[in-house]
Amino acid sequence: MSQWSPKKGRVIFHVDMNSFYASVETAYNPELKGRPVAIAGNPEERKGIVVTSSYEARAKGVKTTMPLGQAKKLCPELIVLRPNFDRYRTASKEIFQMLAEITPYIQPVSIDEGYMDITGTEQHGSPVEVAQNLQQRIHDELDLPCSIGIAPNKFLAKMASDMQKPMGITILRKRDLHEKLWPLPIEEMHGVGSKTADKLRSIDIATIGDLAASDSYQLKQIFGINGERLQNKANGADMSPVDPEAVHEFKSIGSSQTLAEDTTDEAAIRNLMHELAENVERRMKRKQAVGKSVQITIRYHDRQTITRSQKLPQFIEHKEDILHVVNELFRKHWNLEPIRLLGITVQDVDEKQNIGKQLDLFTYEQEAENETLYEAIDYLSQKYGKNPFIQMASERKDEPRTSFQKDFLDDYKH
DNA sequence: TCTGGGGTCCTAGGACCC
DNA sequence: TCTGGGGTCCTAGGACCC
Repeated sequence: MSQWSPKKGRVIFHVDMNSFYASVETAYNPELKGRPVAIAGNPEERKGIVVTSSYEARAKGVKTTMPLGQAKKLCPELIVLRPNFDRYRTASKEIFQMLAEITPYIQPVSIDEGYMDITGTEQHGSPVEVAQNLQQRIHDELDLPCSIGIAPNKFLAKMASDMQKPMGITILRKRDLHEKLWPLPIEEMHGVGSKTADKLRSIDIATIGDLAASDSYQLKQIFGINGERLQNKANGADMSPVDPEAVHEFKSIGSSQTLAEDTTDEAAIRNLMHELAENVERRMKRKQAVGKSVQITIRYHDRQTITRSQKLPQFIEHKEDILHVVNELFRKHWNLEPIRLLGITVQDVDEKQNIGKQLDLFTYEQEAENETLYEAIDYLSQKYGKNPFIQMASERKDEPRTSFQKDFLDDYKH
């Protein structure tokens, strides 16, 4: 819930940590200060791509998602570190706690950025003063740099925080759009990726200003609802609220991994599937979540990637149930080609407390079978009266499943 | 030393129902 | 007697973001 003040409008912050992982590492080890640092996975495991790099590394041309080999060529003195996610999570928590001291209207969007609606917090000072104090405090207490965008809505605040890095504070008002937003190349707009940028350029939209002024009918024809939304944003219009609940409303939990080598080895595949299912189970448990759909991802040696999913009749939460569906899907859809990456995602996720009745798949199947059994008994009793067979089934229906009941059920189902 | 891993949202076609 | 139009659900893929 964001506050709504029709007269004065809102004041929204976007707080964006600068090269977060690299900055956290530097805060831990001040010797890294002023040196080119990159965070990357292990190349031996084919994870050697740059996740984040310090500004010194960026100055040499190092970029996020760049293969490590290429990065080292551009910057031979590059210091490469493996990610320490626990450190980043800890730092993130402390940062968001500082934000929470200013307002409860905070929407985290990732580990290193978030929105704040500071409308009506005048007791802390003017928006710029609030931003300065916050930035200073994060710097003094955690030794971490951030940029803050100040604007009347989330989109403009996001664009503003990008305008001065590192340690910038940028105000973007509606009246500033023509000089600060509209001259920017279209690919710098949040929500426009490379595909959309290419398409827009092909119809002579090269800047955010071009998009703002373009023919909305044509835009809708080509891009559908997204065209409309992008144009509204280009014009500085974005009504979406700062939603503190959004972070709890996750819809899927997944785990995927690239193998050290492409493989067709079923034992290796099974091992990885177990590991992934365990990951997913652990994280679902931590979030007290259950899910109703399971998806597998298979990336083949040529990077061709398929996803296959199965909706379930009931919520599941345990690794055994996840694996059961995963194995089924995998068996049906693997084309026997060498595999590069495997992934498992549980979808249609909800928090346990929101679910009335919690049954896992196993329990559900058992209950469904019992239902059928009772139905069969009732039906046959009505039809044939007190036949001794039926009598026996009826008397024993609450006992643990017996082979007698199994046969009986098979008969009934034909 | 070619290209990780975690997500969200939208689209489009087919099945199915009325 | 040869064939409408919505609406919803499910599945697969793609674009985008950090």
